[in-house]
Amino acid sequence: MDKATIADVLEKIATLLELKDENPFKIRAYTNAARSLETFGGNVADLRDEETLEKIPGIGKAIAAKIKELVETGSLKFYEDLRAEFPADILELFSLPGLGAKKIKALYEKLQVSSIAQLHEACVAGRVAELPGFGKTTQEKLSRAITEREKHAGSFQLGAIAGEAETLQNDLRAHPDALHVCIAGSYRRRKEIVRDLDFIVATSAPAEITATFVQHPLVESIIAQGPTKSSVRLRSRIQCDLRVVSATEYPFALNYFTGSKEHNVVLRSRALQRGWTLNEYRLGPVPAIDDSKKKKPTTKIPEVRDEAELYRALELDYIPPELRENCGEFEAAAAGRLPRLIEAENLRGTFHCHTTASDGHNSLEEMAAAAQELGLQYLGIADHSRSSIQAHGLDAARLRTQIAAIRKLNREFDNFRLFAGIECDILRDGALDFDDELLAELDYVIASVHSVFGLSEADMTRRIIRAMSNPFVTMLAHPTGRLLLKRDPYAIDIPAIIDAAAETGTWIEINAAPKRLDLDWRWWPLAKEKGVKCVINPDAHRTERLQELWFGVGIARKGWLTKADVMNCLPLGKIENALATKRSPE
DNA sequence: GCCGTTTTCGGCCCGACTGTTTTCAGTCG
Repeated sequence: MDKATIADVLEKIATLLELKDENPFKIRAYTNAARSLETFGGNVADLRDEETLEKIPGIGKAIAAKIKELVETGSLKFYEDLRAEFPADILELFSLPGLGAKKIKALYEKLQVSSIAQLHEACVAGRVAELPGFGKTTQEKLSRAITEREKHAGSFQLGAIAGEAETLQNDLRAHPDALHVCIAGSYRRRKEIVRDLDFIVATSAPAEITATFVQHPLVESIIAQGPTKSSVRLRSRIQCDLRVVSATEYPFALNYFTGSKEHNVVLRSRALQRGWTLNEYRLGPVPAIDDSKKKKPTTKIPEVRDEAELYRALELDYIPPELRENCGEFEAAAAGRLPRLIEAENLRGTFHCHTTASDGHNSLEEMAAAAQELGLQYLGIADHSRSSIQAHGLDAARLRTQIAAIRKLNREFDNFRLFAGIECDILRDGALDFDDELLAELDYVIASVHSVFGLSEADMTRRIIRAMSNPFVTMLAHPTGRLLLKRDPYAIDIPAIIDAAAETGTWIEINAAPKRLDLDWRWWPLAKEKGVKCVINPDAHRTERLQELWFGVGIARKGWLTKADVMNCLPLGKIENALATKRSPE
C-alpha cells in the first residue's frame, strides 16, 4: 500500500463525514492529514510506526492509529463502516460543480439519487427542480455539467495551458486601465496539474477590464460575470477566473488567490496572533466582539504595498510562490533559512534531447543552433538505444557514427559544445542496452526504463538500482515513468532510489516535458538532504521543445532546489569534470 | 480530529456569486 492510496482513503473519509454532516473541523482534519501524508518524504514502512506518524504535522493520535491499521491489515474498519452507510457511487457526485454535501444528501434522501447516471435521469424527468432548495436553473446547470464532464476531465497539464495563459496575461497587461496583472493560483505555484487559471488585475476601471476579459478571442463561453469576479471557459476548456481589485488591494488579492489554501490558513492564523485579520483585500483589525475574553491585543497595522511587505509584516522572509504549499516554508521563512531558489537564467546547458537519428524531428546541427539561441553553452545529445525499436533506437554502429559526427561538429563551435551521450534502455533485469566498452566512448550516459512497466515494486527498484550502479551511468531519467493524467507511475521505491543515487553519485533528472515533470517536486527535499544532484532536461524531440526547460525550473524551485543543486547550472569549463567524476573517481 | 510564544480546552480563514429565497444557504476557491 502506498502513500497515495492511504491519502485517498483519508480524503474519502472526509467526504463521507461531510455527507453525515459531521463537525466541519473534524472533516478538515482528515483532509489536512491526507495532504500532509502526500508530501511526507519518508518511507511507507515508517507508517507502521505511530510515533513517526504523529510527528507528521496534521496527524495526531486518532489518525495515526487509523493509518497504522490500514498499512498493517490492508483495510480500515472505521472506513469500511462509513462506506457501508452510503451507496458506492455516491462520491462521484462531488465531482460535479455546484454539488456539495448538503445537496447530495438531499438528492439521496429525497430522490434516492446516488450516482451521476441516476442524477442525469432525475434531471431529465424534472424531479430535481421540485426539491426544496433546488430549482429549474439548478437542474439545467447540473444537466449541462454532466454532459460537460463527459467531454473533459477538468484537469490540465501546466504545459498544455501555459500558452493560452501567457497570451491572455499579455493582452490584459496591454490594456491601458490595467495597473497590475498576474496569474495567481496553482499556475503561479507551478503545480504540474492545474484545474483553473486565476487572473488578478489591479485597476480603477473594473468594468472595462471585465469586458476585455470576457470578450477575449480565447474565451469560449462565459460562466459567470459580476462586478469583481468573472469566470469564463477558454478554448482549451480550462476555466479561467478574473478578479478585479484596486491597487491597494492588489498585493492581498494576489497573495490570497496564489494560495495554496493550506498556506493561506497559516498566514491568516499568523495575522490573528498579531491581532489582525487578513483577507483578500487588506490587513485589518480584528472586529470587536462582545465576548471580552476573545479580545486580542491589537498592534499598529503595518502598511503593505506588495507581497514582500505582507510577509515582512508577519515576520517572515518573502516566500516564493512555488514554496507556498505549507510544507515547511513558514518555519524556514521565520528563521531566515529559505533557500535562494534556482532561476531559469542559471542554466548553462542541458543533456537529454533527441535528433532524427532516433525519434527526434531535427538534426544535430539544428538542435545545436537552437540551444545556442537560448544562450546555452552546451547541449547533450541522447538518442534512444537499440532496444527502443519503436523510437528507432541506435545500434552500436549508428551510435559510433553519431559520436564521430558530434566530435567533428564541435570543431566548428566557439564557446559552445555538444556532448555525445545516449538514452540507454534499462533492460528487464537491470542490465544496460550497450556494453561498457561502447558506453566508455561517450561523454555521458542517461539510463531510463521504457519497457516492462509491470514489475513488482521490489523488482523494479532492484532493476533500476542495478543500472545506477554501473559507473558509466551519469544520470537516471524520468524515474517513475509517469505520464501526467494518462499513465500512473510504475511501482517503485523512490526513497531507495534516492539512497542509491546518493551512494553511486548518479544524478537524477527532472524531466521538464510537461507530460512528465518527473522526478516529482515532492521528492526533491529528501533527495537534496541526501546529497543527490539534480539535472534538468527537456527530453526535447524538436528544437522548440528545448524551451520546456522553463517548466523544469519551476519544478526544481518547487522542490526547494538552488543553483548549486542542479548540475547543468555549471558552466562549460566545469561540467566536463563533473561528467567524468563517476566513471573515474579520483 | 488537531493543536499550543495566551491555550490540554476551545479554537479552527473568509468573502463572492448563484439561485432560491423575501433574508439566506450552499458552494467554491
